[in-house]
Amino acid sequence: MDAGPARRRRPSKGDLKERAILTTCERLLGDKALREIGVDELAAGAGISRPSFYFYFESKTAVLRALVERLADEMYAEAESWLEREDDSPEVTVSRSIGAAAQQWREHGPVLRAAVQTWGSVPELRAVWEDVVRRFVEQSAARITDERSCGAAPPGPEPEALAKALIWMNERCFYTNSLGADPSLADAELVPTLTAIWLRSIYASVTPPPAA
Amino acid sequence: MDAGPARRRRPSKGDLKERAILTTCERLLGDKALREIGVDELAAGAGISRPSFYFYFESKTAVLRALVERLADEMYAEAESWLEREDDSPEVTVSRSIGAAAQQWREHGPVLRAAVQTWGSVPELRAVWEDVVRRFVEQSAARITDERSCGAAPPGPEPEALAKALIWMNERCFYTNSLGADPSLADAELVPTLTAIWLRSIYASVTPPPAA
DNA sequence: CGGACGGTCAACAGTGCGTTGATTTTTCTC
DNA sequence: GAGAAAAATCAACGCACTGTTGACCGTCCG
Repeated sequence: MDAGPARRRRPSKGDLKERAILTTCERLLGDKALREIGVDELAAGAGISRPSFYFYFESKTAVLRALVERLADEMYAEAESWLEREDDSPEVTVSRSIGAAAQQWREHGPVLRAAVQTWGSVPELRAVWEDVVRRFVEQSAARITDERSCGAAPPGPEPEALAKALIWMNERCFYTNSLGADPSLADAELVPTLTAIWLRSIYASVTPPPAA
Repeated sequence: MDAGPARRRRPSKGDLKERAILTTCERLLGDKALREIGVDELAAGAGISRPSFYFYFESKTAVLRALVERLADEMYAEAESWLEREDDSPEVTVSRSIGAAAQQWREHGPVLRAAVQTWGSVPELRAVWEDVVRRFVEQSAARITDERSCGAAPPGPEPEALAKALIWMNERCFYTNSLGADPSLADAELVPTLTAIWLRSIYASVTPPPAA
């Protein structure tokens, strides 16, 4: 729990055990929170004993970190696509980006849920997650700035500030939806509602009510 | 941890010890997360031994629940004021409500932070926090519906859905701000930015950029 | 005075984490 | 394919923290 120095040297052959631990963790996260998962379960799932687990990972939060870092790469790649195509309308671009995020949450809900539950109180995870969020914020802020300077979007709050609020809104809404929290957006209204808020916040225009 | 039945009978005289536990917990939450606080610290802070702690509370999460429930009452009272006065402009009403929430977070940051960190993975807290959020959502949704039916606000996403997203956005932005997360809204931009997003999302009108 | 009840704690039992050190298995080299 | 170095494994241990048991003390009331 003390963000210690590097663990033992990295193996290269028997790291399919490492994979086994990761996939076991991902599977178990579908059922319960990280705090309810024991190191022994992770070890058992990978067919090794508890002490052997520590040969591969420092702790169970290190396992989650590895899982999240792997996902982060996927997410960045996915998000690139909203900066690339500048030919589409704002409605399509925003809607598609948010839809892509929704897709990630659908595919990797358990891991993302665990990440969100953990980053606030575990420094190791916090750095990773803040990094993920920061990239999305920077991307969005840059886009907003562009849209304003070319006249497509009217002035408003600082692009950076606006982007921070909107990205955190998405994080929270995807999380609560994935968790099945009681006040949470249903699957059908998730993307349309978030899209509408983004569009109105950035472009301050009344958009056609998203079709059901 | 198993949401057991009622604890020992409630005392009425020496419940200033109970208070002592609560205030100790609140104080310690200023320094560290709940998971890093031991029952022994809570007991020591109240001048009793560890087993005695269990005379007053089932667990340390029960302490947090008590703390949050007490706060919830304050927050409801505070929030009433945005439904009562219908004479002010939307700008003033929304801004004042969000400012009131910001005030709560300034005064009770540690407890609210702990609540947000905990509710997602601890059923006991989850019910309490979902209740708090639900009330805010219902209030906001009702208000949006009113504003639309009297023509002050144009049509848009389902009022309920819109309110959910906006309330969760606030929760997350106040939390990240209070935590000092890296991508987070600074104190000065917190209320103005959130206000701008609420106004644009509900009224779809360009509002004067909030003064710096 | 006696016992009922609010309040207290020493001692115990359990669980889960992370480490040590000796041991087995793999791998690489000659 | 012998033999040393590195990779991988685990029994046994110590520790930190949680929650419980059962006996104990005061005091208020009949």
